[in-house]
Amino acid sequence: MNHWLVKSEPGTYAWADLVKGRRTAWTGVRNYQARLHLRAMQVGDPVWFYHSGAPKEIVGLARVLRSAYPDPTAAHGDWVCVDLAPIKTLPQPVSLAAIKTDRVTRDMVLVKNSRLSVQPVTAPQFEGILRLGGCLPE
DNA sequence: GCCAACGTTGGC
DNA sequence: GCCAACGTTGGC
Repeated sequence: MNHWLVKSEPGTYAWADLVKGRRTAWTGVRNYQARLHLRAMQVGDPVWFYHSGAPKEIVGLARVLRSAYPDPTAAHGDWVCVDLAPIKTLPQPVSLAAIKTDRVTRDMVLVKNSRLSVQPVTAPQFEGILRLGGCLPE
Protein backbone atom coordinates (compact mmCIF):
# COMPACT_ATOMS: atom_id res chain seq x y z
CA MET A 1 0.00 0.00 0.00
CA ASN A 2 1.21 3.46 -0.85
CA HIS A 3 0.39 6.77 0.77
CA TRP A 4 -0.42 10.00 -1.03
CA LEU A 5 -1.24 13.65 -0.67
CA VAL A 6 -3.47 15.80 -2.83
CA LYS A 7 -3.77 19.55 -2.74
CA SER A 8 -6.76 21.74 -3.27
CA GLU A 9 -7.58 25.39 -2.94
CA PRO A 10 -10.35 25.42 -0.33
CA GLY A 11 -12.11 28.13 -2.32
CA THR A 12 -12.31 25.78 -5.28
CA TYR A 13 -12.91 22.46 -3.57
CA ALA A 14 -12.56 22.11 0.17
CA TRP A 15 -12.30 19.15 2.50
CA ALA A 16 -15.77 20.02 3.76
CA ASP A 17 -17.06 19.53 0.22
CA LEU A 18 -15.66 16.01 0.14
CA VAL A 19 -17.11 15.19 3.55
CA LYS A 20 -20.47 16.50 2.47
CA GLY A 21 -20.40 14.77 -0.93
CA ARG A 22 -19.10 11.46 0.47
CA ARG A 23 -17.01 10.96 -2.67
CA THR A 24 -15.57 12.86 -5.59
CA ALA A 25 -13.79 12.31 -8.88
CA TRP A 26 -10.34 13.90 -8.57
CA THR A 27 -10.33 15.46 -12.02
CA GLY A 28 -8.45 18.28 -13.71
CA VAL A 29 -4.89 17.10 -13.11
CA ARG A 30 -2.83 18.19 -16.12
CA ASN A 31 0.69 17.51 -15.04
CA TYR A 32 2.73 14.50 -16.12
CA GLN A 33 4.35 13.86 -12.77
CA ALA A 34 1.03 14.10 -10.99
CA ARG A 35 -0.51 11.78 -13.57
CA LEU A 36 2.15 9.21 -12.82
CA HIS A 37 1.09 9.26 -9.20
CA LEU A 38 -2.61 9.07 -10.03
CA ARG A 39 -1.93 5.98 -12.09
CA ALA A 40 -0.03 4.36 -9.26
CA MET A 41 -2.87 4.79 -6.78
CA GLN A 42 -4.65 1.64 -5.69
CA VAL A 43 -8.05 1.20 -4.16
CA GLY A 44 -7.79 1.71 -0.42
CA ASP A 45 -4.61 3.79 -0.47
CA PRO A 46 -4.70 6.55 2.16
CA VAL A 47 -4.57 10.12 0.85
CA TRP A 48 -3.88 13.25 2.87
CA PHE A 49 -5.98 16.22 1.90
CA TYR A 50 -4.09 19.52 1.94
CA HIS A 51 -5.50 23.02 1.65
CA SER A 52 -3.24 25.36 -0.29
CA GLY A 53 -3.59 29.11 -0.12
CA ALA A 54 -5.01 29.96 3.28
CA PRO A 55 -4.89 28.38 5.71
CA LYS A 56 -2.15 26.08 4.50
CA GLU A 57 -2.72 22.82 6.32
CA ILE A 58 -3.55 19.15 6.05
CA VAL A 59 -7.13 18.86 7.16
CA GLY A 60 -8.27 15.32 6.59
CA LEU A 61 -7.62 11.78 5.48
CA ALA A 62 -9.23 10.28 2.40
CA ARG A 63 -8.87 7.00 0.61
CA VAL A 64 -8.84 5.86 -2.98
CA LEU A 65 -12.27 4.54 -3.88
CA ARG A 66 -11.55 3.84 -7.54
CA SER A 67 -8.18 3.66 -9.26
CA ALA A 68 -7.21 5.66 -12.36
CA TYR A 69 -9.64 5.97 -15.24
CA PRO A 70 -9.96 8.50 -18.09
CA ASP A 71 -10.68 12.01 -16.84
CA PRO A 72 -14.07 12.95 -18.32
CA THR A 73 -13.19 16.66 -18.06
CA ALA A 74 -10.22 16.32 -20.42
CA ALA A 75 -11.20 17.30 -23.95
CA HIS A 76 -7.77 16.43 -25.32
CA GLY A 77 -4.95 14.25 -24.17
CA ASP A 78 -4.57 11.12 -22.14
CA TRP A 79 -5.44 12.33 -18.64
CA VAL A 80 -6.79 10.34 -15.75
CA CYS A 81 -8.60 10.83 -12.48
CA VAL A 82 -9.35 8.71 -9.42
CA ASP A 83 -12.29 8.67 -7.05
CA LEU A 84 -11.72 9.69 -3.45
CA ALA A 85 -13.81 9.28 -0.31
CA PRO A 86 -13.27 10.88 3.11
CA ILE A 87 -12.14 8.73 6.03
CA LYS A 88 -11.79 11.23 8.82
CA THR A 89 -11.24 14.87 9.65
CA LEU A 90 -8.06 15.45 11.63
CA PRO A 91 -8.70 16.34 15.28
CA GLN A 92 -5.98 18.95 14.78
CA PRO A 93 -5.21 20.30 11.30
CA VAL A 94 -1.49 20.10 10.58
CA SER A 95 -0.13 23.41 9.32
CA LEU A 96 2.58 23.72 6.72
CA ALA A 97 4.67 25.49 9.34
CA ALA A 98 4.38 22.49 11.65
CA ILE A 99 5.21 20.12 8.80
CA LYS A 100 8.36 22.13 8.03
CA THR A 101 9.42 22.06 11.65
CA ASP A 102 8.93 18.39 12.39
CA ARG A 103 11.98 16.19 11.88
CA VAL A 104 10.03 13.46 10.10
CA THR A 105 7.73 15.49 7.89
CA ARG A 106 10.03 18.31 6.85
CA ASP A 107 11.34 16.24 3.94
CA MET A 108 7.90 15.74 2.44
CA VAL A 109 7.39 16.56 -1.23
CA LEU A 110 4.97 19.19 0.00
CA VAL A 111 7.94 21.10 1.34
CA LYS A 112 10.37 20.28 -1.46
CA ASN A 113 8.03 20.73 -4.40
CA SER A 114 4.97 22.56 -3.21
CA ARG A 115 3.57 22.88 -6.71
CA LEU A 116 3.05 19.19 -7.36
CA SER A 117 -0.66 18.59 -6.92
CA VAL A 118 -0.56 14.82 -6.40
CA GLN A 119 2.34 13.56 -4.32
CA PRO A 120 3.67 10.36 -2.79
CA VAL A 121 4.05 10.21 0.99
CA THR A 122 6.37 7.77 2.75
CA ALA A 123 5.10 5.53 5.54
CA PRO A 124 7.04 7.42 8.25
CA GLN A 125 5.78 10.74 6.89
CA PHE A 126 2.25 9.40 6.88
CA GLU A 127 2.58 8.40 10.50
CA GLY A 128 4.19 11.75 11.29
CA ILE A 129 1.10 13.55 10.08
CA LEU A 130 -1.09 11.19 12.09
CA ARG A 131 0.94 12.12 15.15
CA LEU A 132 0.90 15.87 14.49
CA GLY A 133 -2.79 15.69 13.71
CA GLY A 134 -3.61 14.20 17.08
CA CYS A 135 -4.51 10.73 15.83
CA LEU A 136 -1.92 8.85 17.85
CA PRO A 137 -1.62 8.46 21.62
CA GLU A 138 1.28 10.54 22.97
C1' DG B 1 1.25 42.12 -3.88
C1' DC B 2 5.64 40.12 -4.68
C1' DC B 3 8.60 36.77 -6.23
C1' DA B 4 10.76 32.11 -6.68
C1' DA B 5 10.08 27.71 -8.66
C1' DC B 6 8.37 25.10 -12.08
C1' DG B 7 6.32 23.75 -16.54
C1' DT B 8 5.24 24.92 -21.21
C1' DT B 9 5.81 27.20 -25.52
C1' DG B 10 7.99 28.65 -29.54
C1' DG B 11 11.92 30.55 -32.18
C1' DC B 12 16.15 29.19 -33.86
C1' DG C 1 17.17 19.69 -29.47
C1' DC C 2 18.30 23.83 -26.98
C1' DC C 3 17.01 27.63 -24.40
C1' DA C 4 14.84 32.16 -23.60
C1' DA C 5 10.44 33.97 -22.68
C1' DC C 6 6.27 33.52 -20.68
C1' DG C 7 2.39 31.92 -17.66
C1' DT C 8 0.96 29.71 -13.45
C1' DT C 9 1.23 28.22 -8.83
C1' DG C 10 1.72 28.91 -4.18
C1' DG C 11 4.38 30.50 -0.14
C1' DC C 12 5.53 34.58 2.14
